[in-house]
Amino acid sequence: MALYESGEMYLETIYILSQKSSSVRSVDVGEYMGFSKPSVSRAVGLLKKEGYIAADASGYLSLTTAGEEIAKRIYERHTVLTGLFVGLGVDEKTAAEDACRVEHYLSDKTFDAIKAHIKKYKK
Amino acid sequence: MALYESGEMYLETIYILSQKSSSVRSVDVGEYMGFSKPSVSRAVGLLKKEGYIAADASGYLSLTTAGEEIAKRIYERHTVLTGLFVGLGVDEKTAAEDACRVEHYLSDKTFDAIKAHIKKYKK
DNA sequence: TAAAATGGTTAGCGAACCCTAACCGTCTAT
DNA sequence: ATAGACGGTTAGGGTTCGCTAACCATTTTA
Repeated sequence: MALYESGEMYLETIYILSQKSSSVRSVDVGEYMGFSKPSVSRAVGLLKKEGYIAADASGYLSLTTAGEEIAKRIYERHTVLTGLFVGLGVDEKTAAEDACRVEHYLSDKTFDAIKAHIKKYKK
Repeated sequence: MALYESGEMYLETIYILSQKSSSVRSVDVGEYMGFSKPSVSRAVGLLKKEGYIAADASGYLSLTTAGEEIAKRIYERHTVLTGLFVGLGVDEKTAAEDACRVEHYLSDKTFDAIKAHIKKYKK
């Protein structure tokens, strides 16, 4: 039941889209991520089967508790890391791109340490 | 000619092993990385074809200029990031593991910014 | 010298995850 | 009412990069 970078990205995307549109479909996810319909279809199917996503009869997607937990976790990493990099002088675009890749590979320990450091450093 | 995480790891490993043993073979690389012989054989073959690795008649591996450049780049990231994480209070093992994954995904811009930050922060 | 260990390769497989082409319903708009 | 557009799925393909099984050649060893 382990989740890979790809799966985490899908959950994060659904989370982000849910905050603006309230109705999120597979097409929306695909458009946001730049992936084809079949790719999204497959990924959403898997995430559904694994219990991270639910879909109503009309095909509107929502995150389950488990899915939202992961999405939030990744999204927090994304925002914190992007902020950190921008704070260090990196341009917004590069910072976001780097955060987007790195966010999946940091352990909780290290991420927490980074957060603590930022907090201390900001004072 | 783009290099993926896997290829970078092989180059980094050869670089590290070259610093202690002077004679590095595919088996050594495989043992160090925990990969099977065929996996290493395939990877080394590709990296040779792409001009990152050279091998003499006896099968001893060495990095070409291009290969060493990449290996050094990744290795520097590895040491700097590990040091950074340890400095933030993360245990050595976790720090190294995280660095090992993240090192491939940071842009030069961001990595340079991190280095500059460490330098300033240390004072 | 014959048997075994060592280093490397080939062949074939599997998982993750992207793609295009083509199809199937269901809405919508003329 | 019929032709499209739209959302989604199926079928099939391709890349990266691991693995095992089996083989070959060379070196070591008993």
